[in-house]
Amino acid sequence: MDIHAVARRAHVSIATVSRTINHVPTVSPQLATRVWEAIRELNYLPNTQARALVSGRSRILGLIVSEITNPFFPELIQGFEDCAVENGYEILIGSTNYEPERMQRCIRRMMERKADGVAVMTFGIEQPLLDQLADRNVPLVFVDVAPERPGISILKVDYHRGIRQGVQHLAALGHRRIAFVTGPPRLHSAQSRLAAFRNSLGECGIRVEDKLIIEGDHTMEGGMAAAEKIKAREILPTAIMCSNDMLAIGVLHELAHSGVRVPDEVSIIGFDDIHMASMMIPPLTSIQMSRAALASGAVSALRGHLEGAPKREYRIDTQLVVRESTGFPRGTMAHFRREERKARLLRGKVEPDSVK
Amino acid sequence: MDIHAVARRAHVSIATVSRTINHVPTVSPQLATRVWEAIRELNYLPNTQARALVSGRSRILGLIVSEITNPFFPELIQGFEDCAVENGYEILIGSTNYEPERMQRCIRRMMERKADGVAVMTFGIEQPLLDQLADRNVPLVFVDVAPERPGISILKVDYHRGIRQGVQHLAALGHRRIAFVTGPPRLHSAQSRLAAFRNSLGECGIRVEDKLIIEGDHTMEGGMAAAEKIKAREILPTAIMCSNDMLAIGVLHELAHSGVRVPDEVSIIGFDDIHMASMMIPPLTSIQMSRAALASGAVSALRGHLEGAPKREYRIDTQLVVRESTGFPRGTMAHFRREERKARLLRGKVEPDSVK
DNA sequence: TGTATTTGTGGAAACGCTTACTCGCCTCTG
DNA sequence: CAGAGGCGAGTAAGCGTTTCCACAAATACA
Repeated sequence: MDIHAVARRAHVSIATVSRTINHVPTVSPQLATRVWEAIRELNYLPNTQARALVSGRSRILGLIVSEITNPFFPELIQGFEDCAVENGYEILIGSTNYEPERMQRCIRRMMERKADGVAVMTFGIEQPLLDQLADRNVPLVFVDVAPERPGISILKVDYHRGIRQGVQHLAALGHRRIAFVTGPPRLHSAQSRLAAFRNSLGECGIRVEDKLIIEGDHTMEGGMAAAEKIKAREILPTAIMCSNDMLAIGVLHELAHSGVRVPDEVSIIGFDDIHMASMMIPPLTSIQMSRAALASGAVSALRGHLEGAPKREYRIDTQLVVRESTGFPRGTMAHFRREERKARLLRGKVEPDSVK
Repeated sequence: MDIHAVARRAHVSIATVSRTINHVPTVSPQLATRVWEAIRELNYLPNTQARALVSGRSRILGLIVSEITNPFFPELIQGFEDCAVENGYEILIGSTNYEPERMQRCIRRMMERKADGVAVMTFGIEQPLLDQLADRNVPLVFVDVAPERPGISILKVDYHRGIRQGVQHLAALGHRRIAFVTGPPRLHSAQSRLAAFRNSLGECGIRVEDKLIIEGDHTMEGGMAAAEKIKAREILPTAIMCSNDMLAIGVLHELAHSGVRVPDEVSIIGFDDIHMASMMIPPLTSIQMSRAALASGAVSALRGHLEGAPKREYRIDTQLVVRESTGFPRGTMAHFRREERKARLLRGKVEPDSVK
């Protein structure tokens, strides 16, 4: 089942079939109809490999993420897939798990399959590896930072806005001792988040205490470990801000495990606002970074290069989403807090006693 | 940069280069070394499209999942990717979101890119659509059920074993009123889980009450809705078993929201044992279905067909993982339960008071 | 009516590779 | 020592497209 079969059936040459499929305007409407009919009757699908071979363009976009099992990424992948398919591109996914060796393999796969462009969403750059792609003139898009080269775009995330909102939210509630659980130090995005946190504290007139900056790794287990470390401090912070939601979930888990109540004793804020955040107990206050915006920005950036309208930068916004893991610091406003809890139960539409 | 460049550099013909790359044994070791050297020096990568075009095999495996944002699937995808890449295959992912129209598009994409085989992990069959693939003799692998045809394999999941363990676990604790939140009715796997549940109840001598079977949809929101319905019952069940973990998380969330304590008042068991399950508060008792086994089974099945050793069935096991969302029914063994909670706090290594 | 120009269509080369076939050379055997 | 046989390497066909170029028909112009 190839183009010749269609040509025979429509009584035209293969050139005409090809032109019809590619909507070249010089084909007479009459023939075009005949060709489309033949295509439908034969259930013909053009061979993508052959097309790619001759046209030099694979219509494949690569997407490299760090860990697909972090719920942030599936939501991103979903958006990327939708955008790409919408525009007639196929996608190739690779996950690095933060291992350079895997990263290397991902890049190799992208090159072998001749990806037309690659979005690197690992939130950290592995410069030497990616040079291989840049050297072959594959358009690239990164998050946060990128080498200054033609064919490379950046999605600039405004971490500061969301994080400032979070810090202000805590400060407004009366928090002064606010801890921060960081992401992996080599991740640029993690560094940016930390920097935004320090900055925002300053803006609120709160001194930054290095002892309250705990190193994490963007996993739930890392969050649990961080919570352990925090509990070992002489004086506990009244609030903990985390570099991503997975950390926050780990922290939440560990605190619950040892009987520390959230938000009564400690407030927690996450980052990313993954879907799961709203399902935690209590629902997690978090800073949202739109996966859809990130995904469509990435696809736009790559298409920009492929279709000759390159643009260096795309901006992505972040924004605080307040839920129930943040509240007044312990020891203050006890009365107020009781009221708050009561209201929350009532919202549940069922009297707590009725289930006894 | 093509095979000719390598041939020139190694002073051999392109045929020899090709044979070297493909490890055809008739190439003399001397020439092979020269060729490999040239390949390395030139940083040559064979053009996959051209290879696919002439060999008729794309070395691409398709993977169709229902929703990538359900954490079960990323874990599956990870395993699938690893297995596939290991064996020199690339993977193409498509998610259907339960929409037939998206399913159609996925299948089309798989056919266009000439996938050598496709794993359909939607846990429900869209027969008419998939016939298109079967008609083109693309090897397929399904979960649970599959049309009886050459080129098609099944991963048979033994739901019964794990679910029986769960029911027995509950029964042993003293539960008699056990509710079940189902998955979408059109999902075969969801039906199998329900059937296994009914069956297991019978085995434990517990009568099945249809009023305690609640329809859900494998999402957290569905779990919340189901919990609402359950709360509306005159007599609450003492335990709730869910068709997957997302439902269980939703149920957990909704119960916490309205002040129902888990497991003190209601025990909960999930299904899948996604990583997040262990991080819930309380950590979720769940029935594990190994993603790794599913993924490697799928790849093996497809490779089996491609390499001429087809096998119709692969078995996947399930198994109960007990955590803290299950306990004695309310009103019984109050003393015991207090002890249990105390032990749990101690395990937290920190006195609850010390954080005040 | 005859030539110049436009328009639509077909022929054929090329994309980068695999592989069947061919061919020269070396080794073995009678 | 001649011929058969085997072995390693090269030549070239072909995979299914796109696209350049040529060409015939149709239109425009003189």
